Amino acid sequence: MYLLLAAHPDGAVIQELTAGGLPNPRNPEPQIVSRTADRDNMTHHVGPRPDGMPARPDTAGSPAGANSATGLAAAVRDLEKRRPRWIWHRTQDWYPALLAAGVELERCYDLALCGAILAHSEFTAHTAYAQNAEKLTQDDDLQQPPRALQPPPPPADQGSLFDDPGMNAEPRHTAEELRAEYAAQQEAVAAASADGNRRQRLQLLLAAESAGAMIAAEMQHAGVPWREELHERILADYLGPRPPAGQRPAKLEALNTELRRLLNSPGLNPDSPQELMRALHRNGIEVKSTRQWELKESNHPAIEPLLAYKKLSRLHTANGWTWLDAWVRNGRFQPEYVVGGVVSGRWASRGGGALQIPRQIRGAVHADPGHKLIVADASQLEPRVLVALSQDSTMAEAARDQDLYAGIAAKGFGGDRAKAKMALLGAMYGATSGEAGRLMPQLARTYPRAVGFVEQAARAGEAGKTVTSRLGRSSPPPSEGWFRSQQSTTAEEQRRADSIARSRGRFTRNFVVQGSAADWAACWLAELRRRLRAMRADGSASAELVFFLHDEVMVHAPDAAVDSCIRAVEDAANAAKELLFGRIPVEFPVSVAVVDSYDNAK
DNA sequence: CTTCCCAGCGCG
DNA sequence: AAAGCGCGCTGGGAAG
Repeated sequence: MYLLLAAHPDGAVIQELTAGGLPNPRNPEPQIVSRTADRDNMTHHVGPRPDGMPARPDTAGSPAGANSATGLAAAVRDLEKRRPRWIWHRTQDWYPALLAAGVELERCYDLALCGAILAHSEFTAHTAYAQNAEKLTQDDDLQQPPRALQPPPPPADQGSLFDDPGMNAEPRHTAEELRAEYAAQQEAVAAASADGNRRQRLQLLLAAESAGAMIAAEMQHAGVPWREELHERILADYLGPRPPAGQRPAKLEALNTELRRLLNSPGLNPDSPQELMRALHRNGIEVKSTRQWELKESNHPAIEPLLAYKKLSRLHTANGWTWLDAWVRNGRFQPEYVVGGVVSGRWASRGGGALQIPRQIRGAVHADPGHKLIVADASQLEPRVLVALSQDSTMAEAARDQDLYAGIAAKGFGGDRAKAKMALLGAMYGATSGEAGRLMPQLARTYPRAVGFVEQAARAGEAGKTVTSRLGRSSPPPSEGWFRSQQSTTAEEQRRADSIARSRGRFTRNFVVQGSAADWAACWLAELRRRLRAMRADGSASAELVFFLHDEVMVHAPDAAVDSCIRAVEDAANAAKELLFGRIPVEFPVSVAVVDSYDNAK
């Protein structure tokens, strides 16, 4: 069953559709849900909840009891019993407020995210949908999803269900427009060639992307368990007591004093690269930049305190007290995830640097009493994906080892694991010089298919073509300017053009691997969510996904549910492999750590 | 004053 | 030893 949910001047409209996107003839009348009912019942509670439970920001808008919700949340909750697929413009516009009202949904179809995939996928490049989208993007000179499906996002964590964009004016898209958009997308998918299961793969990608959008909203709603007092203890250990706003903490100030003395620069501000560079030069330290690795070359006595200063300064500015105040509330860090934020299919994030939590402060990520953190990561995911993509049977044999690099090293590198790793990473990133560059011929001799696969992707990119991930996400085409830059006349221009072309080759070379790894991770996540939902539904456990980082997931689970969660994580990884590649002799092992504290994982 | 870019460093 | 992919965030500093 397919239910379209769209904004309407009076609130929202819900319409039942067929699989192809037509109004269901048995139930053709759209249902209009007034917003007045909701306004009355969706008042915001800030501070302690009436039932005495501590308030969490994400539940601030929820009615006191699950059954008292009226209006849209109630209507959606009721219709969810029929297990529909909800079709909406953007998950971010609807789902956070539904979650805040206590309504969890099973599945959706995100028109904006799916439209962006279909507009660029090579699998649908021949369809009217993609060609129209192509024209639109060229007209706008912007990479936009088709049919102008791109209003600015509302703040995700505030406002009621009806405070979405355009509520003061007319809704941005009518139900009819969204229905037509859905029908057009379905038509494009249907036109994808059945050859090599392309259509099924694309369908899988769209489902996984939409599931990802729901998971992102659910993880933001749940938040990462974060113990503020542990974070503060870590900060105090490294930096000293919390300083007044705008001042350096004691340990940074001490290092600064020492630096000024050692560099004979009384007024030095080491946070300014320019000032620092001048001070270093005055003291005969001839560096071209102030980067760590270059500073390490020198053995001047000021280098050690300088590196220590940089390390601590980074902690203070990026994840210090200010960060804690801004991003952690009531024991949860609730960042916003941006699904589809990276061209390769990886997620990005907004606010708080959620995907860059430094190891130093991971000790603050701590399970609630009676709970554990289950931290799982897909070991050596990208090289394993390369093996599966290229069907290099020699490398597949090597990859049967739990440690893929050791397996590769055993054949072709005389057992030298470090060399094998360097060579393989170099192949996926396009290393040309240094040790990695020198190892390429050696790798290609033993594993010609794997190396050939990424080489071919690089050649395509250099020629201005697009490349495509396993499930059908394609790299963006080069800009008009790129092609113009390739038509050079002078020798100097030619060199420049070649360098630009090679740079794009490195991008497309990496895209096929990173993008297919992202495909795998999206399926892993969606399969894991399905299993965790089933466990919640049958009452066996209340485990929640709380964090996702490219090839790593974190589940917050009651002690009693740990074993079944581990099984769910592993089963989901296997399911993801088979969904992408079928039954192939390549393992995708996950390493699982069960910990109280994130810093004890790996 | 605001806006933008850079250098540097965190993560995968 | 320091090249070769994808991101976000910060403070400094220049430009508007």
